[in-house]
Amino acid sequence: MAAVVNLTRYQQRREKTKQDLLAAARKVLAERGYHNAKIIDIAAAADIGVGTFYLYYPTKDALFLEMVEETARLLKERIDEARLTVEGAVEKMRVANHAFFCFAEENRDLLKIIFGHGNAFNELLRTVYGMFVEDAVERVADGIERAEFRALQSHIVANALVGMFAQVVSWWIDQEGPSASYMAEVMTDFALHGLTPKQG
Amino acid sequence: MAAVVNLTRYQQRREKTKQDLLAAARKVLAERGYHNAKIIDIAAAADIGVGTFYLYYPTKDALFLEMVEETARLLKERIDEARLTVEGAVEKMRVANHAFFCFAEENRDLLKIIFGHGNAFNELLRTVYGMFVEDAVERVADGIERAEFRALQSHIVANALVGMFAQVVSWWIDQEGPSASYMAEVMTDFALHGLTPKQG
Amino acid sequence: MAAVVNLTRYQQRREKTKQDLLAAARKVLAERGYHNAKIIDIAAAADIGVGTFYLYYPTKDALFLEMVEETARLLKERIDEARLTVEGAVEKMRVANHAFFCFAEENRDLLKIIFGHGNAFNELLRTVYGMFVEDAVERVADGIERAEFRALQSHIVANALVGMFAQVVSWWIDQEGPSASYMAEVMTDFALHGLTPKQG
Amino acid sequence: MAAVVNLTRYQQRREKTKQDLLAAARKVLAERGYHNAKIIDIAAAADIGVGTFYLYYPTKDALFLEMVEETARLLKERIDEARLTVEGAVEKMRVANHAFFCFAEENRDLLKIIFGHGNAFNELLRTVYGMFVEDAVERVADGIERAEFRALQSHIVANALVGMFAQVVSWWIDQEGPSASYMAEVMTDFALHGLTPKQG
DNA sequence: TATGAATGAGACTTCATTCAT
DNA sequence: TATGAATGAAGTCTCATTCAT
Repeated sequence: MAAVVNLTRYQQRREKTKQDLLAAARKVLAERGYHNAKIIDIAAAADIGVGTFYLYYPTKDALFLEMVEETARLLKERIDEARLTVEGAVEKMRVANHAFFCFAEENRDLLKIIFGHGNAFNELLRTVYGMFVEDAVERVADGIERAEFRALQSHIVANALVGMFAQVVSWWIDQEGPSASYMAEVMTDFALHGLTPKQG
Repeated sequence: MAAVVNLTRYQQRREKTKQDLLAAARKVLAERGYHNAKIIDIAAAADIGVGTFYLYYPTKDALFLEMVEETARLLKERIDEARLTVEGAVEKMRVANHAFFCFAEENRDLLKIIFGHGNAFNELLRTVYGMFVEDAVERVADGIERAEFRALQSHIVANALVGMFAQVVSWWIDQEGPSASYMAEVMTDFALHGLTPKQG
Repeated sequence: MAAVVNLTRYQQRREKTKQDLLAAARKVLAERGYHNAKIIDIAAAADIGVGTFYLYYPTKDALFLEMVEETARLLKERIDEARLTVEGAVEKMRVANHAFFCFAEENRDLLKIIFGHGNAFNELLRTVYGMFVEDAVERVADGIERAEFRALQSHIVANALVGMFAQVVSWWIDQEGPSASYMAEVMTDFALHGLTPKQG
Repeated sequence: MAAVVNLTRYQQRREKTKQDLLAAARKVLAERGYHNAKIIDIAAAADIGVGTFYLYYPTKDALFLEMVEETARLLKERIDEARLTVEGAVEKMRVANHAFFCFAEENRDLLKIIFGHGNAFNELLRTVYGMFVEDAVERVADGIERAEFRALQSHIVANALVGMFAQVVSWWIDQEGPSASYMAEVMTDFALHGLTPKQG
């Protein structure tokens, strides 16, 4: 009996420490990003010793891996569940997007780890991205003023444009595929008219 | 006179070394990313001594900053020039996009530094992004099959979607602004219909 | 009365645990050597908790010391007993040697701890020793072929030669004593003619 | 020209540092043994920074490896050279032994690293070895007194005996070979009569 | 008494930066 | 100006030992 009680006690203690550790890691990683988060910082934030960290994760990478995979899994699950509630690609996208932003709101730190530092892994790049976003804001605002663009929230759209171009170009650069002209055409077309067919 | 000539020679020599250094840095940074590019590697690639590096840049960051800013400046210039050749927000976007991809094609290494490693600063995140892109490819293909979406190249659009959501969410997370529902609506709207007004 | 009985029970239990611990330590130490045997491994092998280990031994060294001393004591005892059964230095050596190898056979693990890892505390030195043993094997075999040496099992003799020189030189190095030439002479003489006087 | 001069200067500097490092490593390793010699100690003894160590050796093991292999190589060379000067297995052994002890005298530290710490890799084992050597001294002295053994220097022979048994048993323990009785016989025979045939 | 979670000093190794030549 | 040897702070990880239950 005593053994069983002890076993449970230990398990509970372990579980609590693990949760503290995860919470601390989430916080520290979101704040500083992977490369600037030191084990010692995470341990300190969790109020445990450095050595204790290694009782729960074999390496720094392992912690990061688990957090990112777990988050991605949860996010994917949430989106997939949402999609099941409706029919049609458009409707599915609508609810998926909603689920995505709700999840992001509830898990700011985790999302920051996955997407936040993804866009600009250090301060220097952050500046450059900011510059392009600013430019995009202007172009969008100008387009709206001229009534060539719809009156969408320009900051959101500007970020969306920069994000899509950044991701697409980084994918394209490693491809032996489509020409620059083709890429430009498709992207322009998509940015202007979206996915929905005309008369849709 | 001789002094002036010498001065000039020195300046030219300095300039040449600086160019070698930049070229080497471009190559090494594009190949390995910021954190895995060691000063000693860059110096070796430029065929100069480590100490010499510090005669041209005060820190590793300074070199990176200059490269990134220079690239951004050149890219911006090219895009701005392109825009001047046409009228209208739509036309400006069209030529800007074309200029963007042409520049990217001509400066793969530089673009990789700015956008390539930006999206997923390590292998782990790259995997997660890949997962989301794959999912997006499926959704897009499904939508096309159902004739709810236009027949755009699904890989391009999938990357664009993931990129825009990643960037937007990373921006939004730090804002005290729009609600998740509003964000989802705008993004869905933009993804489906693009910037162009109906009947445009 | 009951208290006495309980006391005894506890003592027996303690004794049993201690024996388990020794057996586990013997196994683990023989397998991995002192530096690679972790307390946690020994405790696990004994099926007790790490903390429990420290109820029986104050430090890792203490356990090692006890094991080694106990083994040495037992071995010495066995050899001494054997010697008592006969008369004369030669006969005593003969039975002592027999007792030694019998003890070694029965207590492989313990002997490995004392002598096995002693000769070459890591893989590297083991290689070097192996090299010298190989060389010795050749020399011995050559001597036998030339009929200058008796037809003793060359591998055994080769190991014996390397072992004796290693031990003697490690003792001599710290002495302010015999000259190199003298050492060489004595060792050569001993290796060639052994302890027994001529015409003995 | 300047470049050539510099190159040479650098090479000389490197060479000097390398020699300092080797000398320091030899000293520290001989004094404390492999496991107790810390990189920081070696660096301090060589009067260089820790980082400098790694400019010369990629790991602690690498340094140890080089030192041990180099020493073994030199020792082997010396012994082989000596052997070439004479004919016959006995004579070869005689000069080899002499060369061995001369080399040991000239390279005490190196020999200590290879053989010194080999016999007893820590203080605990050293004690046990000492105990067996003491016992052997007594037995040898007794045998000499009884005129059963020749009057060889008992300390030398005692060490030789302990060394040969230790090495042989550590080799035998891992063999699936000769029986304990056979081993005892061969060893007794060898210890008593050496390699030389009777009437030799 | 028994436990295993927790500790933290200490080891190795890296690399941006400095400095003597 | 150019060099590359040297530096040492800082980071990750280990494990004998302690301690609360």
